[in-house]
Amino acid sequence: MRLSLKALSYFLTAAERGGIARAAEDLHVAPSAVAAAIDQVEQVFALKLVTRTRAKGIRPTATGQILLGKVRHLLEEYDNLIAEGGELRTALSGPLRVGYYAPVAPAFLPAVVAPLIADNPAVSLRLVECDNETAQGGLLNGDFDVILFVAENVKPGIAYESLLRVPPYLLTARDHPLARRRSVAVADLADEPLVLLDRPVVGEYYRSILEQGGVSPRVVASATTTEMVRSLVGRGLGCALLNMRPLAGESYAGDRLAGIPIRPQAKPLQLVLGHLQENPRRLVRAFVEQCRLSFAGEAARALIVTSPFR
Amino acid sequence: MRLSLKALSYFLTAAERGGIARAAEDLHVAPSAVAAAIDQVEQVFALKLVTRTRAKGIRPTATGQILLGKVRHLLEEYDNLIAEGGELRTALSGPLRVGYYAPVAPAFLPAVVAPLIADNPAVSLRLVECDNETAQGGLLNGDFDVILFVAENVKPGIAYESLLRVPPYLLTARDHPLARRRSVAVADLADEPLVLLDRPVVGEYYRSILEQGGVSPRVVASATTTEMVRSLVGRGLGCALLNMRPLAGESYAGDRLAGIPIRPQAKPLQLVLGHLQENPRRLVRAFVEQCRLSFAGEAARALIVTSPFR
DNA sequence: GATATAACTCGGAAAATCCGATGTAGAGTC
DNA sequence: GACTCTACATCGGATTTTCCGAGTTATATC
Repeated sequence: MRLSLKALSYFLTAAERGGIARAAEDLHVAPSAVAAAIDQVEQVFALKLVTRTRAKGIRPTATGQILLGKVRHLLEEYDNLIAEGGELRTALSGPLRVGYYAPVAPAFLPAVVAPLIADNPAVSLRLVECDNETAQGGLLNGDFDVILFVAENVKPGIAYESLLRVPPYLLTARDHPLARRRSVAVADLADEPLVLLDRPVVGEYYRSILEQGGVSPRVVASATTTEMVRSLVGRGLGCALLNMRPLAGESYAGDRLAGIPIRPQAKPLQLVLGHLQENPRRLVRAFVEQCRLSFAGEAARALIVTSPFR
Repeated sequence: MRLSLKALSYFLTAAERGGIARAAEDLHVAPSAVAAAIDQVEQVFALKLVTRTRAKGIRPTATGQILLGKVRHLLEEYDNLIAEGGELRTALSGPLRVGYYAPVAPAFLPAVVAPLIADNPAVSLRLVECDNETAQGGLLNGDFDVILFVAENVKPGIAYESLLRVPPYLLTARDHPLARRRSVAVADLADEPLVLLDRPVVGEYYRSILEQGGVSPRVVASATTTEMVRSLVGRGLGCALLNMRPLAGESYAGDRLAGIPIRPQAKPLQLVLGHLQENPRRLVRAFVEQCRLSFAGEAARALIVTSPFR
């Protein structure tokens, strides 16, 4: 780092003000400091950049003027950087990268982000669906600003807060015998063919619920997406355990579905919002705040199943 | 100047190397210096920019990555500036601004600059015709890199070297009686109608020559350009005193001209090359050198009149 | 549980920067 | 031509910034 920005800016203002003393006044430093800065710049480039005449001040040489243009440009870039850095903290703009492990997210995330991007056109949103591990890893390694995920095996360094406790429910085809029940016990599923959502965390979670209910599951199918599970269930292949529910009453295949709470209430999943504490930028804070608002309201209850639906 | 470029570059290499210790190794500084730089950047922006995990290193956060892009850009601009500054000294490129007070310059300047721009396509030439004062002023205030002018009233601060000693000669129409003489004395002009080139420096110069020869001039016309003088003389209005001569034997009006040396030889004008000493850029030095070469050769003798021509 | 890695802390040292007094050259004035 | 004023030049000393290095601590890995 041969040449400091400070020296360059001293050089620039001295050239613009046409004198070392004048520049020193503007910069609130001693004239000797400005003179030293100019000496330094001239030395580094080994060029005569200004003509200094006593009692009159200084003037840039032709060569100096060429260089001054470039210096002026660089210092503007620097100012931009500082300003943009400040805006990064204060302004609601720029990219917001959200990683989420919540297959039903399309049911609620649009509503969460809608006011944010409506009020702030400079915001660009990037939503990345991933599993619980990569969501957390992505937050830690800078891929995501915030993540929505399930509170299991939370990595150290991630601060998180609960958005919603989501109890499991039984998903059946609408014409399934169980669909008329007000609730079901895990034991009732002993002889039922089951479709299993086989994804990280929740796969084991569903198995553990069945196991704790004394049921060894008869898995007729497993699938890695919620919607595939729903469509299989809608077709009558079996029932399924799920937690969140989309607002759509029928599957992609067009079959009607029903949901029944599990009794006694099994351990719910925790949908949580993860972020890094300490000085996030304002856009991130705004998103966090918006999540809190959305999940505090009544609308969030539509995502969980505490009473039967069909 | 809150944030130094050094701090930013430490921050950048730490982020790129993924560790404070690794960066310190690259930068040949102690890790604590790098850590302090990162702290400083985070403080200035009041943002969390990196996640620091002991035993593993650091990673930029999502926000940090946004900022790092900008920082990387700024540092590249800085490197460019340093490199371009160096090239300014070493490379034969960029603008070269020449001011000249030499009406006959079109007769020789093209030949001087031709090899320069032929060999170095990145050179852009700006030739400005002006009077002796503005040429010198322009050199001092940075309008010109070099100047060609007459060695009269040279301002302090300008270094100059003689290119050519140019004695005066008498210009006549080709059919003028004096045109057959091998030389003329100033006294011979006592009754001749004269056309005077009325420009700074040379105007008084010609008057002083006549005065010292004991002749009070009969000025029938004066003009501010050499070519107008030549055309007036060619038309037979009178004779004129000039110093340099263009290579063209006839005036713009198509009349043929003749020139005769003055005897005894009057004080010549000095065509000089002015520049600022101390560290000019290489392009300027190359131009100066080219001037020396051109005026040292035989070709330059064609510009002065030591024997009659017609 | 042992070991290795790498960030953190902090006091002192080194270096860069700055100040301020003094000197000096040029420009303007009478 | 003498005087004055302005503004750059110089340099020793003070101040601030930066850096080093050793010891500490937290995390990862085996």
